[in-house]
Amino acid sequence: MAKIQQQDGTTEEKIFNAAKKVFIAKGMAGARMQDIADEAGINKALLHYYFRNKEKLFETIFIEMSLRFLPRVNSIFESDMSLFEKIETFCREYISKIIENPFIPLFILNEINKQPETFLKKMWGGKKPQVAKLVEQIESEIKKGKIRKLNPDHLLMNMISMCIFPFVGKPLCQRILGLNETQFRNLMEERKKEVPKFIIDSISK
Amino acid sequence: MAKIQQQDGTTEEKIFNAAKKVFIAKGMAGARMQDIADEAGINKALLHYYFRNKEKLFETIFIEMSLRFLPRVNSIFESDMSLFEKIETFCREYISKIIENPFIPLFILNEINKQPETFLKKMWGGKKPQVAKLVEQIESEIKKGKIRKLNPDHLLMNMISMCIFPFVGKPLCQRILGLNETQFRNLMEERKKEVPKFIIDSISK
DNA sequence: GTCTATAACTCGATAGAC
DNA sequence: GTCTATCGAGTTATAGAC
Repeated sequence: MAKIQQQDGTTEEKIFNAAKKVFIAKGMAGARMQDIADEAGINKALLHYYFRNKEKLFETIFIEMSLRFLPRVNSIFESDMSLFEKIETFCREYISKIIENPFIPLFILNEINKQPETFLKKMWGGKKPQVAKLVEQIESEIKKGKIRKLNPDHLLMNMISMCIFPFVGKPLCQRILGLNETQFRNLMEERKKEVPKFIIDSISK
Repeated sequence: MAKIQQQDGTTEEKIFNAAKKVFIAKGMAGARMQDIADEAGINKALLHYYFRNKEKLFETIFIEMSLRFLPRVNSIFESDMSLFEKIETFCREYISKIIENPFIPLFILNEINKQPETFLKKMWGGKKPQVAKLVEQIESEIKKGKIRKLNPDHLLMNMISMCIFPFVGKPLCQRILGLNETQFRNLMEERKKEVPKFIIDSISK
């Protein structure tokens, strides 16, 4: 049952990729060093040679994943695009990224919840997403009468929720809506355009 | 650091409540029988006396939580309310329920993802939420020209996402939006009305 | 760098006194 | 029913040969 994968690349890369896979599937507590060694097709002792212990290995993986899921967000939110362009760009790019890595959001959210103080500092290297400019932009559009009055916090929360949740709750969504893998995948592709449309239809006057 | 709580009720209830707390905080794999015993203020051996082993104890907790989060959904979706009433009722009741138990959704989603086959059958006692009637209703409203054309799957997904995600991603949302506990709590209260409004504004013609 | 063997330790589970 | 003591399996981590 356990697939032993002989991967390409250096031993360190093999370990890294194997660890990523196993940690995502089982979480920090559920993952076993033996599982990771098997997945990488190497010996358990080598894990300790390259990464001193389980915690260090996990931290390396966790930080890499966090970084991969954020930098682009800031560049969108702080750019000179119009509000609607930002909404469209964010949804399209973020959903695309998650389609490629569908299990990372739940993994990150879960580990953050178990170690809030530790991880919130580590991820993003201490920087957090800059939403101030986007919030100003929303308030400005409201004053200009382009969009209806609403709390920017709700707008942001709604956007993030609709982009991320279907993946975090994938098994549940599939079961409730009766979708097989292909149907789910197609629906997620559609959401790149459907979610921004849904938002803009709601806030436009 | 470890709070030993002397709870009220029978020993079985003490164990049940302690286990709920510890499993929610650490998950099945991360929880220790010793943690649960400490939390309940009793001895480890007693856990095995009342619940045969860790797995049985976990299953009991998991099923109880799943059941608490679903039955009312069916009764809303299958009722004779209008579409807009159903949307308003679902959001209001579901968000209220999660405010009272903010950590349960992440707990359930996480364990389902680690054991999809096992748990999807157990929760809801084999029954799944009945959305057929709601979907028909949406399609009917589209034909009547009351709401704009859209895929009912997206509408349902959006609604569920906006109700659940802010809690699943609470630490993240708080950090991004810069909210303390009180502010977060107030925002969630607002969402009981804001989310249905956001949806209805989007789909109304 | 990579392996085998094993030490050191954690944790679920049981035995048996009260 | 509840406790103390302990076993035994499974895991992380290390020692040491190659």
